[in-house]
This record gives sequence, structure tokens and C-alpha cells, in this order.
Amino acid sequence: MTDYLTRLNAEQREAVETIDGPLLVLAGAGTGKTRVLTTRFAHILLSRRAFPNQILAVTFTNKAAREMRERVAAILGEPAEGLWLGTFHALCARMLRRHAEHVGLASNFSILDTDDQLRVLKQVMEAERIDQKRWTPASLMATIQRWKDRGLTPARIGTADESDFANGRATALYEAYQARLRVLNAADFGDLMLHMVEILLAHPDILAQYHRAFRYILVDEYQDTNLVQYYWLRLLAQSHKNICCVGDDDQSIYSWRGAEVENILRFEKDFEGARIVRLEANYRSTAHILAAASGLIAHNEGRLGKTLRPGRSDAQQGEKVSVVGVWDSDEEARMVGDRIESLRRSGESLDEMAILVRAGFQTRSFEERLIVLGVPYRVVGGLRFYERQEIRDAIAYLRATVRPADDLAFERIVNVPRRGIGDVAMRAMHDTSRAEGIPLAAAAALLHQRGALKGKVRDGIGELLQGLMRWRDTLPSEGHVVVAGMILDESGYTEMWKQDKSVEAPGRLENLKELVRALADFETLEGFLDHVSLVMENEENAQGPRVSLMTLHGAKGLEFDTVFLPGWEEGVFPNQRSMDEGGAKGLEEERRLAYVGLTRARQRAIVSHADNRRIYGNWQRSIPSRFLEELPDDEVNVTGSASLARDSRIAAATSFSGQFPLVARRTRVIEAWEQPARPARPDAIPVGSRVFHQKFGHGTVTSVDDDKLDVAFDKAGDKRVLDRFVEKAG
DNA sequence: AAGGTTAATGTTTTT
DNA sequence: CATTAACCTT
Repeated sequence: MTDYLTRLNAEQREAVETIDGPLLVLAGAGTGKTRVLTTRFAHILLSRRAFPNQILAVTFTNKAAREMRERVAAILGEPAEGLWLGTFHALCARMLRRHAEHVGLASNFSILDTDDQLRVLKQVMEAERIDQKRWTPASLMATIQRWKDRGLTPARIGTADESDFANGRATALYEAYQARLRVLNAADFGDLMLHMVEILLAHPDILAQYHRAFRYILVDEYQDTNLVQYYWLRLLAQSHKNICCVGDDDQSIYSWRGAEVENILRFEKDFEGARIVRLEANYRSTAHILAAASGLIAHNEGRLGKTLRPGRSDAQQGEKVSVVGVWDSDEEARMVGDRIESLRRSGESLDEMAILVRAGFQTRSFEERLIVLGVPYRVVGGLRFYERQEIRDAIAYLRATVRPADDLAFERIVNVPRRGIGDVAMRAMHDTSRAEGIPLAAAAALLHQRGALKGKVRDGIGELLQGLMRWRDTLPSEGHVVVAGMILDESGYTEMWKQDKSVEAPGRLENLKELVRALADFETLEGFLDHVSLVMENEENAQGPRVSLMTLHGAKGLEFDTVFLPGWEEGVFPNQRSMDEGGAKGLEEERRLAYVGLTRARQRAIVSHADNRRIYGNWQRSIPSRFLEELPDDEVNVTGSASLARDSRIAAATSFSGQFPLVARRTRVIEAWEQPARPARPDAIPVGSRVFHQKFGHGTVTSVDDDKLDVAFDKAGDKRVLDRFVEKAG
């Protein structure tokens, strides 16, 4: 009965069995956080303190929610249904649908994504005659988002929170934007939280209803919560105070998205009588890796403090963290590629290797190298499923069908595929819509009826409007899956991609099919649309082992035997912009990111830095990251120029008074270097020599750039090739 | 309305 | 450098 408890260590068990009252579980990397969370969930149920639907369990990602659901189901031995288990946003959306009228929305409101938001904002800015060159819609969106993260409605924005955007007109724009969203019957992501908090504050009866409903609250990744999320939790937990938050202040890396580390640092003050349990036994990494990571993170000031200790019996064995200095970024890619190959030869699986970079663009050099070596890889991240153009278009069709007043959806699809509708026709529809106070689609119908449209436009609009009505009418009888297929075919949308000869087209058609398949999992189209805007994720069609390439942010929560951490150079990592904008706090967050990176590794971590890096086309000298010096000497094994570079960093720092060469163009103090000459390799091929290439035949070398040669081939013309693909001829 | 040219601009992105 | 959005031309 309670044997699930015996599988836990003492501290984990305390975290599971401390059921009543506020509890903060400080869970270091690899200390069994997920296990504690799910076991605790199960323990509440099995000890009969609550029914499944009386527990509110909140995560940040859909992935985490899914995993938790699965693991709870496994412990219970039955599918976990009817649970209040999901992401902050999904749970809020679910609640908001019940009470939407209190914030001026109908319960079938649309949830807007970033693209829609931007479009609305542009419209608002246009109406207010804001110069969109000086003040970009994107930065207004960020400002509004930050306000929403902090629980600020337009009315709540005090003078201290005012932004200097558009000479202090940001608040007015925010207000106009919210008004526009109400007209569109739409909410953005921030609104889901903000509206719900507003409702709970304004309607004690509704709040009381949720107090009765939820006896226990579980929160994952608490260090990533923003202020509204914190308000929401505090409101819901206010009566019984049975709230358990799990998190790690050392892994807080999303402040730029509004996350407040202070939430977790303040926990004891916020919830009186709170208990804190620290999980410090790490079952993932070797002792060297743990000590290196601990030594690094100890340089941060604002932390609750905890020290990871090895929990694995074999942790004492293992390699030191290796720190490799290389000449330039190309050599770095070659070094990583070579190590991957040799690990593979010694029997390591590619699935157990990852290259973790600070910023997305850094993956490219590694991709290129892995392609040359023929090593399979996957780039994790990139565009998520629902962000892809074809999916967004298809969803817009569905929205336009079931929500006749959804102007944003209508506008998106009205000329996709091309129906000959341009600026002029669009303007006419907007004018009519505003004049008559009706939605765009209705305005289009009116214009069509009046004969105000002609030729191609007339036919195109007519056909689309008829289609929309027909699909809407067919929905009840045929069901949403069939109708979705009809919509895509009859609108000409599928045909459009079939005609498209680009390389992406087949994949897009495949995605559309996947979308229709996914639709079958839902009872109603409405339910599906919610799912799409909140949930849909990249389904990896994994085939065969491959190296993972991703950002450090993307790697949080994952683990690998071998982790490569390239680009540890001042300006790159820690990132210059983070430091410029975030100051000392920014630097601490970068350090936490480094900590996250190191603690992903089970067996070995290879950190590297290059002396020369090409940034925006020109070569620049780079300086080893300060984080390298912060790694305890006993835990690392330094090869290459790292040791020398430590001195050069100090020299450089003093001579440029803290300005490093990698700062942005505008503030750069020194001119970019030409790429420094590099000592010729023994087997180098000199300019002027005759070479032979398998594919291009004979030619003459015209210039040499490290391992890349420019060759004037006799028959094939000028090409750039890698030296390993040519041999000396004649 | 489509195609071609130029200028700006380069983090991280769980929902 | 390389990508993208805004602009200009037919």
C-alpha cells in the first residue's frame, strides 16, 4: 500500500509526507523533483485526503503536464481523468470560460497568439497615429506583456510603472488594445491570467467556490512564476493554505519573460508557517560535475543556498570537466565533431550527446560540421507546430468558420489562397465593417450583396463566404473532423500547397494531415481550438539515434551522458546584452544558465571557448568567459589556450576598461581585427597548387581560408571546397 | 498584386 | 554574413 514511499530517500519522503500547510520544496538539479511531485500527488489521493478533482496541479509546460498526468495514472493504475492538472494558462482558460462575462467577454472567446496580438497592436497604433518606425509594435507588445505579468490592468498602472513609450502614451494604447480585444471577443496569453485574477478579486463568491473545490495545490517550477501567477496562486490558496511549491532558485532563467525569482526567495514570508525541504542528493551526475557546477553557482549572491551532493554510488569515478581552448569557431566545431565521433566509436549512443549553446544561431556551425561528418543530429526548438504558417492558416479557417465575428481569422485567410483581394478591397471591407458596426465577414457579404465588388474580387469573396456558411451548416451533421477536411479541400488551401514546388510544401501537407488527425481526439471543434492555441507541440518523429542541438534554455529539465558547452566567451556567454540590460542581476541569470548547462551532464561535460569568432561576418578576437575562472581548479582539466587566456583576459579587461570587443556595433571601442594569421598546418595546401577533386576535377587553388580552399577548376569554375576533399595533383 | 531591390538588424521564448 | 521586413517598380 505505501511501498511507493519506501522508494524515496529521507528528504524526498519528508517532501511527500508534509501534506498540510504551505511547503516549499527546493529541488536541486537531478534530485528527483518529478518523482516527489507525482508521488505526493498520489499520496494525497491514496491517503484519502482528497478526491482527484480536488487537487489543483499546475505546471509551466504542456510537456510537464502530460508527464505528470501519465505518471499519476501509472501510480493509480487507471487513466487520470477529470483532474485540474495543467499549465497555468490552460487552467486559467478553463476557469475563464465559466466567468468570461465578468470581464466583458463571451465564453467562446478566442485565444490570440503572438502574431494576432501584433496585428491588433498595429491597428491600434495606426488609429492613434503612432510613428511605427520610432516605436515598434513589438516593443509595445513587450511593455504590455510585462504589465500583464505584473498583474497591472490599464487602470492599475501608476506613475511609477509608466513607460516612456511614444511619449507616455503607452497606457492609453494599452487601454485601446484591451478595448479592441473585447470587441474581437479575444484574450491574449497574459489576459488569461490577468482576467482570472481580476475576477477572483472582484467576486468573493466565485473565489469561495474555488476554495471549496481545491483542497490541495501543487506547483511545479515555482521559480519561473511571474507576479500574476503568484497572485492567482495566493488567492486560491488563501483559505486552506495547502500549497506546495517545487522549484530551484538556481535554475531561474526566465526573468526576461516576466518570471520573478523573488517569488521563490520570498516564500517563507508570503506563506506564514511555511516549511522548506531541500532536496540535495543528486542522482544524475558525477562528483566532478556536481562540484564544478556548485563552485560556479556559489558566485551568485541572491540565492537561498543549497549544495548538491552526489547520490549515486558510482559518482566518485568519472572524468573531470574538460575545458578546451581552440583557435576559432571552426576549430571548435571540428573539435566537438571529432569527440562525438570518437565517443560513438567507443559505443556511446548519439541520443546521449547534446550540444548546448547560448543562442540559436550558434547551432549552425555545428550543423555544418555534423553534416560533413555524416553524424545524424536534430535541432530541438525552432518553430513549434502551431506556429507554422500552414497550421496557423488552417486554424484561421476553422476559426472563421465557427466564429463569424473573428475578424483576425477572416483577414488572415481572405486572400489565402489568392483570391485577388488586395489593399483596395480590404479597405472597403474595413470601412463598411466600421460604418455598420458589423464583423468583417458580414461586411464582405454586404458589399457582395450590394454589388459593390467586381470581377475576380467579387467571385473570390462570394465563393469564400458561401463556403464558410456551408461549412458552418454542415458541422452539426458531419462532425468537425469531416468538415475540417472539407474546409481545407474546398477552400483551395490544400491545392495551393500541392501547386507549390518549394521543398517545404510536402512537409506542410503532411502537417495539415496531422492537424486533421489530431482533431479526432477532441469532442468539439471549440475544445480543439483551445488545445491548439494552448497546447500543440512539435511531435518529434524520431528515427534512429541522433545528437541533440539546442539552446541552454531548451535543455532545462533534460539530461545526457555527454554535454558539449561551446562558446564560453565574454559577450557570447555571459551574453553582452543580458549584462547591458540586466546589470548584475543579468549576469547572475547567465551564471544560472551555465549551472543549468553543466548539470545536464551525467558522465562528462566538455566546455570550450575560441580565441577568434566570426560575428556578423567579421572576425573578432574573443576572451574566455569569466565563468571558466569560476570553475574550481580541482574539478577541471584544461587543454588548449584556456590557461594562457586567463591572463590575457585580465590584460584586455584593464586596457579596454571593461569594454570587450564583442559588444554591439554601436558601442564597440576597437575595430574588428582581420582574422589573425594562423600557423600553417603541416599538410596545408598552398595557394597556386594544382589539386584534384572527385566531383569537380582538376583546378588551381586561388586562396586558402583555414581548411576551406577557393579553387578555380578547369571545367567546373570557381568553387569553395574543404581541403579534405581534394588531393594534390601534378 | 507580384516580383525584385534595398536597408536594418541581429538573445534566450515553457504559454 | 544572412535573414527579413519594408519599399519600389512594373
